[in-house]
Amino acid sequence: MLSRTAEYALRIMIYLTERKDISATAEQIADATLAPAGYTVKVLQQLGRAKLTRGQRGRNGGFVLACDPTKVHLLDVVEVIDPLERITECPLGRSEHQHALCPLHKQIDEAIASLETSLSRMTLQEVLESGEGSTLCQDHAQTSATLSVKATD
Amino acid sequence: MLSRTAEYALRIMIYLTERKDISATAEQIADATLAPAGYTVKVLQQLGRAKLTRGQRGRNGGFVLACDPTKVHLLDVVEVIDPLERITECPLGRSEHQHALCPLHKQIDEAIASLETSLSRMTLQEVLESGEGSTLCQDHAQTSATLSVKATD
DNA sequence: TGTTTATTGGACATGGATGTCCGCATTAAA
DNA sequence: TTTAATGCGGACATCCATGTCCAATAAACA
Repeated sequence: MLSRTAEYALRIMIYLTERKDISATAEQIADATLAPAGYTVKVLQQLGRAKLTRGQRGRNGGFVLACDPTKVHLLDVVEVIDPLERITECPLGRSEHQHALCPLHKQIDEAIASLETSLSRMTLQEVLESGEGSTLCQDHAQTSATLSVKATD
Repeated sequence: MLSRTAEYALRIMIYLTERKDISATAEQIADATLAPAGYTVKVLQQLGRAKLTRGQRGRNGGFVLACDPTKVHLLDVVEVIDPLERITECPLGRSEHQHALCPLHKQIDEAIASLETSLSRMTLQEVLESGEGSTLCQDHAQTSATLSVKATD
């Protein structure tokens, strides 16, 4: 449904939200999200160009969240990767339908709209908090432990 | 959002519903749906294997609807082309989450669910009737004229 | 300043969705 | 029975999403 890349992007954003301001290297992110290491970098670059993440080069570099996770919804992340375009004009190009979609495309457009609505329902922060101790399919305690280790080494 | 192939499939099904039991050749269908002629045949074959359409070889052959358009929903057509799979288990494969999805994937799954719900809302027949004289982005009168010409030649 | 660690960006590789082509099978009409 | 019209199925072509690799750049540290 969502492209694989969009899935990766969502995992990355949730993971970075989880880490607050503690930066993570591309490799750490790839490990945590189970995404191909090289490809993770590409996704991070797309997210970076959209100002959702920020990369820091050199030693102790890495990536951090560059947006307010209480403001950014899942949809915002998905739109960066593959913009799901509403149908605004007749895809069959009939001139007599410039102002009203045919019934089929009206239905398809409403389906897209309901997907958008659903993905707009929660922000990154809300998703995280709805976890009740588990995020990204990981046990929270284990995640915290990992975080403190990573943060101090 | 939907794959292009699924779009074609929906157009084809609506077009065949419109024609009731009057068969249409692959070429006619391709013209009406503005899909590549060769590829239309491929889509029709997929629909045929799913028993939604039936092909008749030889002279005066063509395709007709092989299902009850008052029973088949848009979702049924889409599922034939690209099954939109609900998320039933943790995509990250964490053993501790065999029984509950992590919050991110719960949200993604709900988004897929709302798409399904939306596409299940109308049958082929209902889409056609909601047209009020216009279907597939074509004027109905024009379509009828085309139909009678095609049916008598 | 030199070395190490990281991101950045571009080139290249792979796989699957999309689209084309052609020979074969089937049916109806001449 | 021959011919034309049509769908069927497989092989091939093309394009884009996905994924890999490498040189360049930047920052930190010794």
